[in-house]
Amino acid sequence: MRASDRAYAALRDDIIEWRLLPGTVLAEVEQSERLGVSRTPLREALSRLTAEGLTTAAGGRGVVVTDISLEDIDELFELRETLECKAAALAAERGDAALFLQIQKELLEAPDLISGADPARHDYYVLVGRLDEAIDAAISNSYLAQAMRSLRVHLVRVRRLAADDAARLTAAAAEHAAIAEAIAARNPRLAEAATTVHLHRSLSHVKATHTPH
Amino acid sequence: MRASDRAYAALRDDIIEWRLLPGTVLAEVEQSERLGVSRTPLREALSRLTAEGLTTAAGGRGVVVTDISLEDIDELFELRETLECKAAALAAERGDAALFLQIQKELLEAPDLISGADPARHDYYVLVGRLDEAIDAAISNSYLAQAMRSLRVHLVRVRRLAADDAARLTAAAAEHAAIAEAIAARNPRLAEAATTVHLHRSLSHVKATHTPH
DNA sequence: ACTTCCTTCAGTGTATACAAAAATACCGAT
DNA sequence: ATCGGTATTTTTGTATACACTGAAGGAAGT
Repeated sequence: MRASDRAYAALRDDIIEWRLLPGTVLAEVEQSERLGVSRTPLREALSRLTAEGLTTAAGGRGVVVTDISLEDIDELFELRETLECKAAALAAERGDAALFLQIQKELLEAPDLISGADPARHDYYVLVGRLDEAIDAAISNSYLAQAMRSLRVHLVRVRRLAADDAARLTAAAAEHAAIAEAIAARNPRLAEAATTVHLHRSLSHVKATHTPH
Repeated sequence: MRASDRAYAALRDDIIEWRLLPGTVLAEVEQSERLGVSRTPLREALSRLTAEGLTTAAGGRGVVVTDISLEDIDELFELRETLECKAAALAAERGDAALFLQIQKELLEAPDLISGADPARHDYYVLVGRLDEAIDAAISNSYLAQAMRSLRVHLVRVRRLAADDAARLTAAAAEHAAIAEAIAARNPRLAEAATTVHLHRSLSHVKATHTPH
């Protein structure tokens, strides 16, 4: 693995997991020493992060970790609704029904995963990730898929702000199952509606449990 | 201006204007000598281009100029319709009516610009660009605006494939005027519809006059 | 003649040295 | 005391040298 990839992955993780807080200046020498790589690959990592919007170039003063305000969350979900509703509708038109039926079945059993031993709910998030990937593949539109992927980076960051209690996760699993069901039923409008419902519930939950730092 | 910015702008222009054709491998030493910069800023430029999707990293063997197939154009317009329709609707809700009324007025006079002396129709494209910027500002959603900006790069590239005859440009100006009018009238659904119509006409024209290279 | 291995070379990935720009701190003047 | 200017210092921007990887071409053996 390239040094620039390691630096990118490490910084990205630190930002997403809120170990590097918004406003933190990422000085090149400092970070390159911390991560054990030279300045050259580190700069490439910072370039990629800036292109994704996780950091912002602060002219002459290095790059700083981008902030996410409450307005940002609203904007983020506005775009997310636009993209994911369209994606769900397209998936319903073009997707493989059997695959989504299978994912729906697993999602209906998700409460077992959530109440399980793992406090990080790793298996649950993997399952949700599989739904995302299935939709990405079904739409067969690389530009749309790319736009959604770049959004998800920011969304994972926001998710870390909310208290992911078991009750909310169980409800979210049911909402995801409804989306998968609608896609499997090849009903674009229903898939779109189910996505809208899910995203609004998610947004409400995030805003309700949002703990200002 | 930084050397990396110059290299980025030069390469981007060369790709958009089809002076660098799809499949061309951009070797670092070769391009750095051609553009008169060192390899370091050139690599940063290539990173940015790759992040935008204008080039693709071909593992270990430099980066190559990305191809745009007919399917890509369909996908591009599918995403474009999704984003710009939403943007038009939001602009109708949140925008400054007077500004869009002014732009509409100028667009109705656009035939004068199109039939003018400039074969590049510079003034016309500036005017259309002002409508885009006005919508970007009106939606007050930086994530959506960013997504549209990254799309426009690819769209300019596609536009160069089509024969921009005076007839089509005149019609397009009228369609743009209709969008501006709907936004000024604060009618989201009409703005969305006008955008849909415009994009479908654009796509038809591109596909009709597309000259395979 | 074909295949396989080795050599060589082109090209990227990384490190570091140097230059330029910007920010800060300090000093002087008003 | 505050404002302005200058000098210093820190940090980024650029160039270049070196290392490593992957590929292509040639030579030798079958």
